[in-house]
Amino acid sequence: MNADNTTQPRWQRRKEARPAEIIHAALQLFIQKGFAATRLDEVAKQAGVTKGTLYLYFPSKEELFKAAVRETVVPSILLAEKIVADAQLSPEQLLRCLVGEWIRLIAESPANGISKLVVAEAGNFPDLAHFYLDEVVYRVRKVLAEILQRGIDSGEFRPLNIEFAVKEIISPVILQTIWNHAFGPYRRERLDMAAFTEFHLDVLLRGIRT
Amino acid sequence: MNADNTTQPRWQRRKEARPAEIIHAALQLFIQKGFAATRLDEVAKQAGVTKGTLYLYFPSKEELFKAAVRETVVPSILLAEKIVADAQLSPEQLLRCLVGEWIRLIAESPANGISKLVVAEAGNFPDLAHFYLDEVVYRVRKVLAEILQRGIDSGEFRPLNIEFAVKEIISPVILQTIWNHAFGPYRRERLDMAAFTEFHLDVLLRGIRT
DNA sequence: AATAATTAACCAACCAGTCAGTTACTTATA
DNA sequence: TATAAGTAACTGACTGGTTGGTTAATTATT
Repeated sequence: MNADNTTQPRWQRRKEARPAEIIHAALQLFIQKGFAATRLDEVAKQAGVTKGTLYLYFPSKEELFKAAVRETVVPSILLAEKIVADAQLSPEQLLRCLVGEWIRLIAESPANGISKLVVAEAGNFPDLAHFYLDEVVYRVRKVLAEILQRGIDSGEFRPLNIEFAVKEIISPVILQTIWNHAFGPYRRERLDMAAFTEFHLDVLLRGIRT
Repeated sequence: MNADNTTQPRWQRRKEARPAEIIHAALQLFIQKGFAATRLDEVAKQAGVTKGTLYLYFPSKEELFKAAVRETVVPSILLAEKIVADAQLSPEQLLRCLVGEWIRLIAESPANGISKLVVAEAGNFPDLAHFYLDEVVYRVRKVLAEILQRGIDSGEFRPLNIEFAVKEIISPVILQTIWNHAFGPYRRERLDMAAFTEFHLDVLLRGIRT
């Protein structure tokens, strides 16, 4: 029947690779369209399998969704904690480094769109919201609060409400990644994230230095 | 059949009031659950009608969605423009007033959750995204850019990249309202928005003054 | 009585989840 | 080495429940 004798099999058994590929495809579509609007047939197609295969690896659409968020988010947060733990830098240098690296490494990775996704779906998935708060939000805040406290203690920064200051640091970065995902496709030119980060740190540091 | 002779009719004809009531109910659910996850039966129930009635006033679920966003967003944006046009204040006072009023009036209104909603659904509704960009985002930016330019010209603010500075102003406010909607139900105590605004303006103005 | 608003039953399409069957791959046997 | 028997990854057609949208009947109003 098949004239090509070097023909590939119609599919291959790749038990180890499937979950990551499925998660990758799923995350992309969940970010793009949201949970409810994403069709599992489409996820399967993009992952190069059929819908039945999805259910060999994930028990339900909801579990696939949660797994995708969890698996993608954890490496990013570990990175941030590592940067702070490793580097022997002043608080100001640490902030510059963290926010700068963050932009480059996290904001450009597949984890990029997760803020938008989680914010949009938190209302429908209480346990996901709790997971994200505990494992991402609070851990990032803790890292930044630590840096700020050091700066205040050493006299580099003036006394600040740390909770507010943390929000001040991350808000422009987070919101910009969210916006890139939401409106990026509808605008001609994308914002220069590196330049914007530079600007943000400049204004921010002027505002919090003694 | 009905033993109560003072009984009300089972329903009343209220052609004028229905659309606003339906939009109110719809918006609340769309913000809470997203477009796809919101059931029209539920919208109808919350609006005190049945599903069929929805289709007397809106031709489809999608048109109801767009109408809800449009009707709710326009008054808010008009308010911001009015504040700036009316007041005879210094750029710094204007910023304080605008951001402060904004928090109080807009962030506490039903328009509150629309940022989150639009961001989440922009990918599924290109024309809504364009509408929001044109009628909200760009108009708000224009107002703020105007204030900043005045401040720079008068020497109160140092020379700034205005596009970036606008983002710097609005990011913490917008992101906080988005977060209140997404995670508010899962946290014990809500953030004191007034105090946070105060803090934000303080840091910001220190950062951009000459 | 005539009309217009609203209801409630209805339909058709869609989609998450299932499962019987198929196919790639592995291991045992000659 | 060749081949048969066995295993499990994978497929794809199917289904049962759900829901956007329609319409014939009902009820309020003029």
